[in-house]
Amino acid sequence: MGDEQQRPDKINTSPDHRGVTSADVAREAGVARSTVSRCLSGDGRISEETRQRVLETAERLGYQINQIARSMNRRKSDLVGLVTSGLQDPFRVQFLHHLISAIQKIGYRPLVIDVSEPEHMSRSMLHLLQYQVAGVVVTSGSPSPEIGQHFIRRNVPVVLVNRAGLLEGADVVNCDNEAGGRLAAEALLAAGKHHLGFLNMSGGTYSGNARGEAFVAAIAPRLASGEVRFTPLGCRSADYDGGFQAGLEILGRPDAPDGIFCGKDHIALGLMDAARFELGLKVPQDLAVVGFDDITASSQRAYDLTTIRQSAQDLAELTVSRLARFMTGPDGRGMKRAVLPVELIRRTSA
Amino acid sequence: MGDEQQRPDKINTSPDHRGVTSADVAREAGVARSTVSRCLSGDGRISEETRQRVLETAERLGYQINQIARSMNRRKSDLVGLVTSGLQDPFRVQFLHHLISAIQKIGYRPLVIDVSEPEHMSRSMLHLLQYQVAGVVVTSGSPSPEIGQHFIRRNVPVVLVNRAGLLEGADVVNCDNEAGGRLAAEALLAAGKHHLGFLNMSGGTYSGNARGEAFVAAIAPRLASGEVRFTPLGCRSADYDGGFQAGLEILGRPDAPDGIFCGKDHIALGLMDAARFELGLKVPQDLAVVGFDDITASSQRAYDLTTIRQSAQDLAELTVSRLARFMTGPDGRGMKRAVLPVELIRRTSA
DNA sequence: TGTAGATGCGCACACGTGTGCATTTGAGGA
DNA sequence: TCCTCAAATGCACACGTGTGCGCATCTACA
Repeated sequence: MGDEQQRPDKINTSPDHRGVTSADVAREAGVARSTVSRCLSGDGRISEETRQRVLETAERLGYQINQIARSMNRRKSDLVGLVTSGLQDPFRVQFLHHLISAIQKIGYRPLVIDVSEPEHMSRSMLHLLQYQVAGVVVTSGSPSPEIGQHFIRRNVPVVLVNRAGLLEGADVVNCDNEAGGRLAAEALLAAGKHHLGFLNMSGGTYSGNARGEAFVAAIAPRLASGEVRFTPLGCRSADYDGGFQAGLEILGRPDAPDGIFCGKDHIALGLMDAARFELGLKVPQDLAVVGFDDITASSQRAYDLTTIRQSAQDLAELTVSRLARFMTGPDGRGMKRAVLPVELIRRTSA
Repeated sequence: MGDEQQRPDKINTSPDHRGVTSADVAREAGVARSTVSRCLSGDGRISEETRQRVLETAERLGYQINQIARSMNRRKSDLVGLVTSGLQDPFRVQFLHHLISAIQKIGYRPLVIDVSEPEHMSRSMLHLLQYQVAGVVVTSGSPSPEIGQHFIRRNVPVVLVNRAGLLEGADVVNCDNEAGGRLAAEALLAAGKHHLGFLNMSGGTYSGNARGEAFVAAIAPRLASGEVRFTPLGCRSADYDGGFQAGLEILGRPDAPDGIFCGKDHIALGLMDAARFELGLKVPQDLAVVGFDDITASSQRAYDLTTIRQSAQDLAELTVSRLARFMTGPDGRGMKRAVLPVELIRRTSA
């Protein structure tokens, strides 16, 4: 007869808390379960008539594919791990927002891991492997080489964003810190300032250091000629409070800089507020300030900060395109470096 | 002999891109795979000697459990869906940050879904079901009752945060909008203002409307006595630009309010900047402003906004505790309503 | 020594999907 | 009518884990 293919022990009649499976659809449409699978995935040779009937049946029963089971079979899920921390950094949040959109757009789902404590970094990244992730984006922290090996062995692509990029086998996407530092220098020099400073978190991050070094390199000729002076500056945290505190200390000194480049916009905002409201300085007359990132607050009327813009959206799309190259295509990987252009946004703070 | 339990066809010797499975651990430790499973999950009666040997072997091989397979078996993953949108709203980001931490802390993982287009809401929420999520938190949009039924049927708990809470079977966690509206009214009245306004996005959200209504109710006695006046105000978007534009229009009129309560802090910041920098008004002398949320920017020196604080961390922990009640315990659910207290933060804008 | 109970462990099935291979069906030609 | 070829579809296994049930081993006691 041929209509006894399905064992009748799992009819799934009562509307209990199980989902509708492809077997239910198959039985209802009078075909084999494998035919349902082929209809949905699109490959295989199925007659148009059968395909229509199956799709209609699936729709009618409200069939939702079980991604867990599919991932099990494929030995690869459609999750992309996002390793991040410090959602207090508004640029990172903006980037994350676009990253999530971009990942969804190519049919994957973001699995966010927050690693606020650096010592949990390795453990958290290994956790991602437990979910058979298709790829990983690291926006915070520095994965150890040992961890990198695990991902290489499992053939899972990793993209580092605005990181040093020492990890073997991982792609790197950076904004153009060098151009940014140079543009900042030009802006401050054009404003006629002669005592420059670079303010960033003490110890510093990879990005911050790169920006500072490029800044110094750009003013080197004028330094050599004695035309301008340079003072390296430090703050305790890379946020508003860090900038504010640093401003109180630095700007209170008799011989304070009159033009400061900050490693991040938020630092610059704190610095500006300390200068204007606590020390009575005028911006940009007494103090010119340049930031980096162009977060939304920088364009607000109360700040109107001159800054180096890196587009969070472009950065996200670049990141995802790098990732997609490995996830969808054949395997292969490669320490490729992509650089995102930056742009000077002229406002009134410099 | 008894040492032929394992079919030798899947030895997994070469370090290819497969992970180490529990079968590998079992073979290496000389026990059955089920014994490994019992050792790791902790239940079952295993001799201390065997347990030690298995755990040590697992560690040595670098065994990582396959969560996909485990979820498959349990018919439930340890993912928690977070339905959100608009990561431009800083309070929501802050909340999300604490939410992710809290979810990780109880051993689950966040699966973030961004629903920027409301028309995709239903589809996106159904997508979550494909991942056998253990629970869902909705921080944006309003799920249709029909969608709610799907989750009830699948016995997946849903928590709505700062939403109307019309969804059958879903828990609701709100901040105390009523108390917030009342406190804002008291602050503006105490500042000696007589022409009050409530500024929020036109059309409004559930939370915004609740705040506005409570505000009006609180000033009702003075309205009745003619002591104060009230004007409802609207802006195009619930952000800085919306507040800024609305400020230009409203405050330019001859008979403008002198005390305005804003539905969100960001609106208040835009309003303040329009008043101070475009219209030359003094805050709080000419215009007193009160916001809602206490985002980090509000405490910055350039704004120093008087506002109603809702703790993002408390809200997140309350949300997760509600969720955990259903995820870990026996099933059962119930339209419970939790309210988070708010607090007036007095600064210089009112 | 025989029996009962307790303890430790292995067998085998289930979970829902994808896919290689075999089988069936239909059309067309000799 | 029989054979061939191709298209369509069903069978059965694999993926890695959890767990009910039964078997083996051991101890205690008559």
